[in-house]
Amino acid sequence: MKKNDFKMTEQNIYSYMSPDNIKVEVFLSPLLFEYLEESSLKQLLDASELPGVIPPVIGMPDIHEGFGLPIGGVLATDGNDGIISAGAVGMDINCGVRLINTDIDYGDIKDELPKLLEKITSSVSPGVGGKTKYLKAKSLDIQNVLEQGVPYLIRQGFGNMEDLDHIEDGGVISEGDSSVLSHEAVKRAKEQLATLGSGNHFIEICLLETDFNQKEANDLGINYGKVCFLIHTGSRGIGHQVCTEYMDRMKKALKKDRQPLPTKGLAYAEIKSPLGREYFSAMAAASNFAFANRQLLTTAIEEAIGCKTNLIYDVPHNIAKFETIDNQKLLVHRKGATRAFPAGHSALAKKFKNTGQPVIIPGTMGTGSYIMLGTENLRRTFYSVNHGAGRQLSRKQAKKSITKKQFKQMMNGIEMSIPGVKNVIDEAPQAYKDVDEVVNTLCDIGLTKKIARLRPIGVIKG
DNA sequence: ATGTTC
Repeated sequence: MKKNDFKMTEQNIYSYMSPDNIKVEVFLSPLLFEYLEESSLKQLLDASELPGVIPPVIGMPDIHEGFGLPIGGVLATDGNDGIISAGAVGMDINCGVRLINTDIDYGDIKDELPKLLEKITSSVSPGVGGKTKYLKAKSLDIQNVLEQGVPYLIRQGFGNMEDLDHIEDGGVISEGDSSVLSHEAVKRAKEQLATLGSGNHFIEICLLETDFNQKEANDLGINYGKVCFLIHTGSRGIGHQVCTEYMDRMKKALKKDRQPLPTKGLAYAEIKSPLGREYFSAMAAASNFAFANRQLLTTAIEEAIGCKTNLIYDVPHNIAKFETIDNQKLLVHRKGATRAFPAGHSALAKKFKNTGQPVIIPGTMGTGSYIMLGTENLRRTFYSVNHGAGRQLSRKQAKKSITKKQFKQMMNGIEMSIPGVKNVIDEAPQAYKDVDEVVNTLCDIGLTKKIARLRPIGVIKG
């Protein structure tokens, strides 16, 4: 397979039929296709060869090379007799984004912004290996967090019951089982609750601006002109631990059964097998940790700003879930891809039945992010959209080619709480694709529509 | 993404 074997068959859709007759579809504008590396397409093709795949295997507009499945990859398998792959979910299980609104005007916090960022930073432990500093989180029972997710936290006073309608899956995946987790996995969870992490994780303070569709924005509770917070983090060490352990076990089990071995990142188990079910329980527990983590960062922010916030929505973008389409039970692996159920979808909470679920697409810390809604046309992507802008430079390339001066220019006027410019230069806006080009790829073909744009005014990075 | 080399 060569990159040019992918042909544009419809506007912004490039297709390829694999030798096994599994269709691979990548959603890209011609410009994004031009810049795409062939290795990502090869990874989609490798995934198409797994048993029980329900086509098409999909690449999103923010696709880039990952480990096993590319970031921006969607892989659906038969939910009864298919397979599950730890690597196709990824290391940071239930990495996701949450948007919270406030009634605060920019003018009211403008002068205090540096102090405010410092205050939040001190309670959310940014950085690799960050351990819990948010004192209230230390008294929580980790087993309950892993098995009961956000509903448990709400019973402990972190948020209110209404929040549950504003979190995908109500903030808990019921199959979460802490008893299958290794001692190491539980230990890392216990030490890292309510921490931000590193890499592309962040807390941003933004202004909600640009009126695309006032009525739908109102229906979603979006306050134009007001200050909001965007939280991007996941399951931290426990997700990493679970993925590493089960990828290894899946690989060994395949070898023992003399099954053809894909790359390690695509090692899999049958969903029905004890190992497949065990991984799902472990993945669900790590997911519950991640939902809880974002809930706790929310209350930590509320305490720093001294007022309550309003949760708009919380979306995972690294997760595998059982979903039914046309009466067919599927397991949809989304790795760097966001679920986007449109208006009328039966799985939505009542308050989002008429609008569809809000979809949060972070762009870059210098340029901005989008709130979107999906349309029924998303059926062809198993109701999935991109999860961000997507990298255009690897971390290594970014560190080599972007200067401090260029970075500071892009971040002009945006307050930062960071561990030094050189430590976050691989997260510079220039390291990412143009978020407008990426977002427009699905908008232009009627799969999504824009509701609001978020302009960053402050950022916390680990 | 990640106690960034079990």
